[in-house]
Amino acid sequence: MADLVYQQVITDLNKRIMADEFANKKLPDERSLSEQYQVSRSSIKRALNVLANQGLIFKKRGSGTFINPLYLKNQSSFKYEGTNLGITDSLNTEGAKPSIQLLDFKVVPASQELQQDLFLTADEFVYEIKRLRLLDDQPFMIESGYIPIKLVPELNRQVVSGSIFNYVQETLNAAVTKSFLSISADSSNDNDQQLLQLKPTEPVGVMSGIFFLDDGTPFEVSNMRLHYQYMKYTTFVSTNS
Amino acid sequence: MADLVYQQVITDLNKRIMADEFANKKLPDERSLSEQYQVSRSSIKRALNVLANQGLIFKKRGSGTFINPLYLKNQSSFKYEGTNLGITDSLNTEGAKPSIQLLDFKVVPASQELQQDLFLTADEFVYEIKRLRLLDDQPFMIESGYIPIKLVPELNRQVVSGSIFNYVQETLNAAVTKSFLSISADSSNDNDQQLLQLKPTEPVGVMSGIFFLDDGTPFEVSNMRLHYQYMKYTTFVSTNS
DNA sequence: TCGTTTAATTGGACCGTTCCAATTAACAAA
DNA sequence: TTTGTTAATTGGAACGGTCCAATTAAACGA
Repeated sequence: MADLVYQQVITDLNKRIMADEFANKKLPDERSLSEQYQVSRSSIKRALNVLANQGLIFKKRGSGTFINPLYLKNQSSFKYEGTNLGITDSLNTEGAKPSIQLLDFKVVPASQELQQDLFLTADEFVYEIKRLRLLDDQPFMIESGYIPIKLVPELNRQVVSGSIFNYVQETLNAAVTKSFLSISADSSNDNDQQLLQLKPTEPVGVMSGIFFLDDGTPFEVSNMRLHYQYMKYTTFVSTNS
Repeated sequence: MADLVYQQVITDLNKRIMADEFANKKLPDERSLSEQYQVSRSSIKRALNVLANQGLIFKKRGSGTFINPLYLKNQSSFKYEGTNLGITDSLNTEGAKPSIQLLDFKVVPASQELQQDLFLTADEFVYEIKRLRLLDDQPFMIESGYIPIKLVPELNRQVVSGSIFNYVQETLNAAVTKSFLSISADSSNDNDQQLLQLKPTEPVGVMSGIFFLDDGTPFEVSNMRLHYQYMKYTTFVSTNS
C-alpha cells in the first residue's frame, strides 16, 4: 500500500495537512515539493491530483494549491478504505460491533437479469444469499446477494455468515475492488418493517449494484435495503477529473 | 472541451467502443494506440485511466484492456456532463420539460452552520432560496439553497427562477464544478407530502451538499428533498484510483 | 499615488524514455 | 501429450524535460 512513491507523498501530505502544518492553508508549489520529497514533479502532480479528487485540496493555476477547510465534515457511513469494497470493512461502525445473521442460503438457477449481469448462460446457477446485518444488535441492513457458483464452488453457511469478500480475497487471491452502485429510496415493505424494526411511515435506503473482481469479472449482484437512519453516502463530485 | 489531446482520444475511443468496433471486447495495446493516434503513450494512459474510472473499461497488466459490457445499464437520474454541476444541466429529463416554481426568496443572516460552511462572519447575509422543481408539471424536488450575497450581489427573483449556476457562469465567469454531496433517505413530512404529492408512507430522497467554484470558494449550501421515485444516483466505485 | 506594462510565479498538458511486474505465448524436454 | 522453462507481450510507475496559460508580483511611467 505504501511502497509507491506517489502513495507515500499522499500519505505524508495527508499527515502534514491534518497536523495543520500549513497554517496559511497553502501548500508549497509543486517544484518545491518535488525538491523536498526528492521525487519528480510528475509524481507530485499525481499525488496532488488524488488529493484534489478527494476534495482535500484545490489547485489554481498561477496561484497555488490550497487546503479545503471543509474536508473534515465529510463523514459518511461508508469509507471504502480497505483492500476491497466489502461492507464489513467499509462500514463506519463508530465503535459499534457489526454482526451478521444469515436469513437464507441456497442455490438457484440464474434469472434472465442475473445471466446478463453476471455473464452466465441459462443453465448456470447462483448462490442466493440473504443476510441481516446488525450494529450492536440493532439490525440496519437487509442484503440479498447473488454469486455464480462457478466462481466460488465451495461456499458454505459458515463462510456466508462472515465476510464473503475477505474470504474470496484470501482463498482465490482476487479482490473485489470495483462496482457500479445505484442509490435510491423506497417505502418500507412488511419485511423491511419487521426485520429493521421500522414503522410503516419510515422508509429504507436502497443500495444496489454489481461488484467486480480486479480483472473485470462480475462477481456479485447485490441488493441492500437499509434502515433510513443508517444510510448516508457522502462523496466528492468534480467535473474536471 | 475537445482541444486537449487526451480528451480527443477519450471522445474518439468512446465513439469506437459504442460503435462496437472492438468486437472481441479488447482494445489495442497502449503502444499501438499511441501509434494510431500519433500521441505519446502517456496521453493514451491518461485517456484510458479516465475511461477505467468511469467503469467503461478494465485494464489488466500483462493481459490487455477490455471493454465492460455492463456499462450501458448505467443510467442515473443525474449525469454531470455539462460545464457545471447545476441540476438544470445534470438532470436526466428523458424528454420531459423541466421547470422551476419559486417558493420563497429572501435575504437572511447566516446561521452558525452556514457561516462555517460558506466562510462567513456573523454579520454577513445569505440569500435563502426555496424552489420547487418539476418535470412536465410533476413536482419532484424541493430545493433549499443558501448563497452569500457578497458573491452574487445582484441576484433577483427572475434569475432565481431559472438556472442560478448558468447565470453565475455567464456573469461572473466562474463555474461551479465541485461539490461535497451527501445522499440519504427520510420520511416525508407534511410539506413534502403536499408539494411532492406524496402519501404519508412514501418517503423522500435527500441530497445535500456544498457547491464550490473552481477556485475553491464555497458558493452554495443546498438541501434537496426528492420524490423517492425520482432519486436514483448511480456511480462507479473503485478503490485503486 | 495610481494605473499600466512587464516579469516572475505556478499549475496544466504533453512528450518520450527507462525499468519493472503480471500475464500470456512459445518452446523444449520428458 | 504433458509439463516446465523461456521469451514476448502488455500495462504500471516514475523520471525529467519542454512549452504554455493563468495569476500574481514587480517595475515603470505619468
